[in-house]
Amino acid sequence: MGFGKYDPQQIEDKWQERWTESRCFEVEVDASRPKYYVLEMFPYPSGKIHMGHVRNYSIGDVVARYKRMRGFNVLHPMGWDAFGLPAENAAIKNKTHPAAWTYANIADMRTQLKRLGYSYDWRRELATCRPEYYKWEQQFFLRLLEKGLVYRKNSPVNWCEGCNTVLANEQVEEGKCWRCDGEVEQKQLEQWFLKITAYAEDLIDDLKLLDGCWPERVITMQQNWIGKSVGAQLKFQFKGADEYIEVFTTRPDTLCGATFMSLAAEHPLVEKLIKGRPEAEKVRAFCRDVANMDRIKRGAEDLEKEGVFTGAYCVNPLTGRDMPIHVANFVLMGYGTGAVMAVPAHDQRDFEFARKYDLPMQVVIQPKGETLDISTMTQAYADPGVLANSGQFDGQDNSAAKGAIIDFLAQNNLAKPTVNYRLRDWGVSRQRFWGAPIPVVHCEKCGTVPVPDAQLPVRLPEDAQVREDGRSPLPMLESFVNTACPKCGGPAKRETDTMDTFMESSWYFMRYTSARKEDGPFDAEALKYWMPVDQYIGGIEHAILHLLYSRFYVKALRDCGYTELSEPFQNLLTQGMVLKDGAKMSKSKGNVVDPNSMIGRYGADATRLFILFASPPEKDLEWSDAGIEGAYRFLNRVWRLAEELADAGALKPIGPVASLSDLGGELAGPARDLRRKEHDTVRRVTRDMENKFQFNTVIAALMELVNEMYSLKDGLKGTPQGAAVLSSALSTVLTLLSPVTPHLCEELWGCMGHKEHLATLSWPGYDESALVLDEIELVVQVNGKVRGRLMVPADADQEAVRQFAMTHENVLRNLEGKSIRKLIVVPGKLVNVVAG
RNA sequence: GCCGGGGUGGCGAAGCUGGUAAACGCGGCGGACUUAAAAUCCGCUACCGGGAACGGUUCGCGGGUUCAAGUCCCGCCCCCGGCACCA
Repeated sequence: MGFGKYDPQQIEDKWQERWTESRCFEVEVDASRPKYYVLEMFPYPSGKIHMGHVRNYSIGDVVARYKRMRGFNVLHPMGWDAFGLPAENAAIKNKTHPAAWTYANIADMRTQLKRLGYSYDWRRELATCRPEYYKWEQQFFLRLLEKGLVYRKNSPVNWCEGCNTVLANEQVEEGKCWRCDGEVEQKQLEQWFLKITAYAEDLIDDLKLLDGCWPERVITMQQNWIGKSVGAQLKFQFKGADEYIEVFTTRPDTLCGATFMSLAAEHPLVEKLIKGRPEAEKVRAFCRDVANMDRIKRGAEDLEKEGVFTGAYCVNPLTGRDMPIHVANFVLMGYGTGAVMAVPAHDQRDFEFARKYDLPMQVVIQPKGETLDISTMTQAYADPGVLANSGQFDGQDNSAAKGAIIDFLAQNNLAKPTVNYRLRDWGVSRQRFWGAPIPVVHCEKCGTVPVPDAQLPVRLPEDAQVREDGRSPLPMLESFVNTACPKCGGPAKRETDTMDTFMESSWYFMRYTSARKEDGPFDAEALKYWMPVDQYIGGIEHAILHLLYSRFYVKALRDCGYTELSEPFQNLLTQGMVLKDGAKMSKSKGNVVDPNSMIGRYGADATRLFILFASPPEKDLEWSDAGIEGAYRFLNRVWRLAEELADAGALKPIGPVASLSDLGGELAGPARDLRRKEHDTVRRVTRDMENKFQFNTVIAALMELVNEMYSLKDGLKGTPQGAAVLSSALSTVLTLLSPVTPHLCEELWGCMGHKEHLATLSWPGYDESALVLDEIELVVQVNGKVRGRLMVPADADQEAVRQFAMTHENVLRNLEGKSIRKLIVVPGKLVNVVAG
């Protein structure tokens, strides 16, 4: 007899085949059933899956399998984020084509994912580099263009020399390229932008809908990134001219303290102001220096505040005083209007600047119970207070004065309430080849003309030869560039920039709902049924990038009539990194653990088990070779347990949490103990599954049950009732463990004589009455310290508990010479004797 | 500076509504089996003292509330992440 050695490879191949044959993970819209859409961030097809993928997809697979067992119609798809720079680099290196490299990688990675036994509906697989996919993206681009949400403008942009392309603001991290880590420079270029700023308020506001469903830190990061600030736009008249300069301020209450004006070096009015003045040359030189500084140095916190007087003045609309106009190196052209009213007494930057250049200062906010004196101040006072030196507004609370001053100035059209955002529009054109072509042509006569829908997709020429220098071959590719203007029919040139790859990942989750549809991007019914994604899972590195773009994109598509949805991802789980020796795995550190070799050695089940057991999903996980050994050992333990029961003739086709009647009546002793543990395990595992997907404690609970079975099996396997109880417990182990290690569980489940697949079984419930204990361990404390434990009847009342406690020798010893003041009884748990 | 997360054995970690701190795993130690080793099974393992019974100490630090605090409140230290001259 015997099952033979636990052979993961053989079992895993077998069950992967069976699942495919039975098509049990393929789903369709079914309005009669509740749906659940679980999605993991799709991978870039780099060629190899890494442990981060394994973790991400294992978490997702447990969720999918669990929800399926809970009766949900579960959509769980997989695909490929297939456009991107590495394909071009690889193509140059290996003298191949990006498409060939990408498709080969997809094939490899698909095989690797299949080896891990993930329960995907593979029919929905998509690759974003296929024209059938990006055709719709081009269509969206045109709709957004029509709506005015896409525009083209010549502006300074982030240029990465390493990648030979521009980057969006979100893709620059500490002055470096998010992908290649190369220095990012500023360049003036004609670029396509998506008007994400039009949705700034929506994006902030709808974060409320995600409260409690998304990790707080992701929500805060998005809030920070969007950077909303409420204030007013104020107009200052130039001295001796009927012209005005506008500033944005969050502190209109401090207007009377505004003693000078600071402009950004790039401010268009600078040249106008200095024209013909003696200061002109000096100011120009200063502006040139500032503008030529690199981004990082200019943005540095410790940059010395410097400036230069333009010779011009404007007038404070409340005080009527002259305000000298300066150019200052810390004023940014990109925020607000590029001009700042300087209130040195109440703004630290202005304070430092004024002290340095000996400019006038005026206190206009006095804190309660204190009087500030400008001559003794060592820093600006930016906190709340009461207005002073502000004429008719004196004595008002500063928060109330904000509105009052805006209202007052608004009468003369000198102020209006304004909200400013830090968020900038999303630059989406890339000077790269391996991306979706932007569907417009440039005609000498008609200008920029959108490609008509009927001509979509604008195909990326897959036969184009990549260039050695890494630059896009498209501009030189005449067969691509030269075309006819859709409007006038005359000769025209195609746009050769391609779209940012984040454009593809901003809607793929919607395409999965009808991935094969040919006559439109989405099937309306499927989209409505499946969306939103109920549980999205991925790395924290996309807290801003992908997650912000997707939120925006869905709102924009909503406003184009494609969907009614506002938020794509109902719940978000950001999994922690997989570390080795305390550091992120990387080739350069030489600490990479290859999932394939782990699967080869221990099997997919053990790999999944370890990665889910070692740490809760959100936390970083330290890879441990000894740890995966332990996981493998546990699976062997389960295997041998089943084998031993089979050999003893004690393995019965009894389902999980069998009823007492199925077990042949009332139980006593070890049989009852085991059944209690079994039911309690169902309780704990279900609770931990539901509560934040705490798979590590789910697995720990199942290990405990298996340990209990080991210690009780010898006394139980000899009797029919004992065998039944053991079999029920084993069924429970296999059922509850099946989302984690599905292959092994299916195999042993079959060995038990069960007919249906575990994958399609329902999640078990537990019987409250099975948890009842006759006796409990009573902990006795004296003054809060544990002094004894004893077994007492579970239903003992207060008085009985007191009596029992007083029989305990050690308790009595600790009470010697003391009188009992109070007795606190926590039913079923402990008693605390307060004595003194 | 602002915001968010975290600090528990030798290690990864548990700890529910305030009620036995350290479940589960790794590592270590001891035993059984074996000619031997591996594998497996059983036991011990927070720290200090003690042969043991038992006692003391312990959840970053210091206070507080409470019969009782890892858990609640106040102050502080350290680590990780995000934003940062944003007017």
